[in-house]
Amino acid sequence: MRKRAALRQADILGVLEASDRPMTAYQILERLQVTEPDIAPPTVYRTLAALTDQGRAHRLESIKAFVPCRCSHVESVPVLAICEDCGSVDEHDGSDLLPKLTALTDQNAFRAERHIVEIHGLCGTCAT
Amino acid sequence: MRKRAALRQADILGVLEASDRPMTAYQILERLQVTEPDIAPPTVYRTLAALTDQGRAHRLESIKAFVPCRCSHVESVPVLAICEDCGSVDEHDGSDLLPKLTALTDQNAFRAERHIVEIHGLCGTCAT
DNA sequence: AAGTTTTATTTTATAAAGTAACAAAATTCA
DNA sequence: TGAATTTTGTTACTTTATAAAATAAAACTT
Repeated sequence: MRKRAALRQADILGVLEASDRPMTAYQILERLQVTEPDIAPPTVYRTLAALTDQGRAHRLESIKAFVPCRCSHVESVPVLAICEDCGSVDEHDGSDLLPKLTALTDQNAFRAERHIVEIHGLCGTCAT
Repeated sequence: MRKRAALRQADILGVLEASDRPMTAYQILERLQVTEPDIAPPTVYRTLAALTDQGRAHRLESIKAFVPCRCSHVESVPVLAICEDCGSVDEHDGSDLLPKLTALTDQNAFRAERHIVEIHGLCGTCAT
């Protein structure tokens, strides 16, 4: 990996970790531009792609935003619980969903490569 | 429900059903504009929102596209298996994932309202 | 180490996806 | 019918994401 790539990744992961809410690519961009005004969207997207590929961050597909991975980075099935009220996200390891997920697609000989599991609802605090 | 809304919904569902691939909102729009040139994005998005609310269509969050529901329309957990090679999508009823999904978020008193489960991989035909 | 090739990164520009806000039309119901 | 309500259409725009060309960095070669 190139040095600069690694630095950018650490940078962006730091931004994500410093936030208690998921951030969109453009929110991250804005944040980075405070210190480096010349950064453009492709830089952010490329770096986020690297981070998600490595499992160091997750993209919340249903809300187009990103969170740092707070689990082991090697979960086979990350489960992201999104609060629709306050916007907070909790991450869980859904590895033991795998047998049932596999059973569902097995008859079709589907070969799974990546699982996306997101739950929308209300977090403990907001539900009460 | 208003008559025109019902017609539009049937219209768009028909377009989706006639396709063997998921369609983006703008692909649907283009298709509709063949016969009704004045239709604009909000019409399509509004109608798609109604259809997905009713469970008559699903939005594939990870690829920003839509498919008609080919299950019962009342599945608690639709599971969509997306082939990364040919783009085909198979729908399964993942209702029996529910206990384990619930167990994951229970300790946090999270109240789930909607589950999103998508699997990326290779379909039987493309995997061989 | 200098020059050459390869690969990665930045820049520019634009494409694609989605929505806010208001205007017009249809529907409801007194 | 006609005033109130809701739905639909229109315009314009915002947000999200990426293609492609230009530039810079790293790696290789001798």
